[in-house]
Order: sequence, then C-alpha cells, then structure tokens
Amino acid sequence: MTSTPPDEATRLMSGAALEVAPRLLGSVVRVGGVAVRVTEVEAYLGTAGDPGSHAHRGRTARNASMFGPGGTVYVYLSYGIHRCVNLVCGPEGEASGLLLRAGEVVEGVETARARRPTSRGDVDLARGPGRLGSALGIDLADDGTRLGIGRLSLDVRPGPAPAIETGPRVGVSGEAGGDRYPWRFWIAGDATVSAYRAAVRRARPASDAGSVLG
DNA sequence: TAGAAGATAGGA
DNA sequence: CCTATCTTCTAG
Repeated sequence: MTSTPPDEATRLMSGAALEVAPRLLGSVVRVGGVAVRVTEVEAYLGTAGDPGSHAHRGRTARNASMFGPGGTVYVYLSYGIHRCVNLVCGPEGEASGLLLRAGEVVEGVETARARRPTSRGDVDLARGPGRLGSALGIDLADDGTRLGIGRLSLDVRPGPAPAIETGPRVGVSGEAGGDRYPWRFWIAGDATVSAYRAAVRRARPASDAGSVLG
C-alpha cells in the first residue's frame, strides 16, 4: 500500500541528529489512533561533546535506549511527572537523539483532548514535550521500542521542508543551553511551537547565601 | 545513604 | 512569580 514502510523511518533516523532534525519537522508521529505533525524538535548528541545530553556522562539505566540504533524510541520521565519522547538518531552506540518538543494533533483530536483536559485550545494539545507525550499517550513502556515495530510509527514528510528556524535549547542550563548549541529547530511561524523558557535556577536563595551580587 | 538538580506544566 | 513531584545521578 502507500503507507510509509518501517524501513524508510529507520533509514532517515540512521542519519546524524543535526541533519535529521529539519527533516523530522512536518513528519507525522503516530501512536494508536492519535497522530501529531511535528513542529519543534531539539537535538541532543551523544557522549561526544554535548553537556546538555542525558548521554553526556555515559550509559546509564535511564538513557540506555539512546545507545540503540537510529529509530529507537527513548522515553524518560521529566520532573517526575511528564513523559518526554526522543527519537534516537545515528548508528548504534552513538547515543544521539531528537526530543519531540511540540506538534499539531492531526488525527485523534478527541482522544488527545480527553487526555489533556487542562488544555485550553487544540493548539496547546501537544505544545511542549510533556504535553506532546501526554497527548500521544506515551508510556515508559514505550522506551526502547522501535519505530514501526512498537506502538510508535513515523510517516516521513514527502514534500519539501517548510521554513525552519533554530535557536538555543529550552530549559537546558549552563553553557549547553547557550548560543553555542543552537540545536532547537522549529517550523517558522507555527502556532503549535512551544514558548521559549530559559533554564530555571532552582537553587534555594537560602536567605543570605553569601550574596553573589557584587 | 543522602542530597540536589532536572530536556516541564500549571496556577496565583 | 512559584510550586508540584519523583527519578536519576553524584559524592562520601
């Protein structure tokens, strides 16, 4: 038939994360009856020089699936609450991936609404990584599965890439969140792209804390 | 074994 | 602006 064969998604995802990112924009990720057109992603490289990556300090129980081959799904629990989805890129062992940060629900809108009762409008259903995971009904059990084999599948966008913009990654603290790592990619002008939020510093002011201010 | 920080979201 | 919530990682 005409549906995208699993091999095409796997072939795309076997490329380098920074090359795959623009191609993922506009592609559709499907889980059961809900599908999302991806409008925003962030690239995280492996152990080689990306201090913002979960894999930066090497392989652990949590990030193990990042070390899998391109097309592997990496799901992690964020802030103890949200399930965030990454699609692993590159060859096995490299541990690079793309975080799905936002998208537009293009199929199964009613199901997505039911999963996200606090969403004010449809543009907010999958606007943000936690929201996107929630709208798609992502579970930690999806971690380590493969596109087209597990519950998730990817329809690679057949047409030309839309206008794309790039910038610093959201919520990544320190140097890794700065201009030196402009690895956030989004579709220009798309309403479903999440709002930028600089990394928050949660350190308790501890009343006096020896004032950092000079 | 303990403690802090974290690729967020929602509410005041 | 502030907090909920809890896993993961690091230090000792």
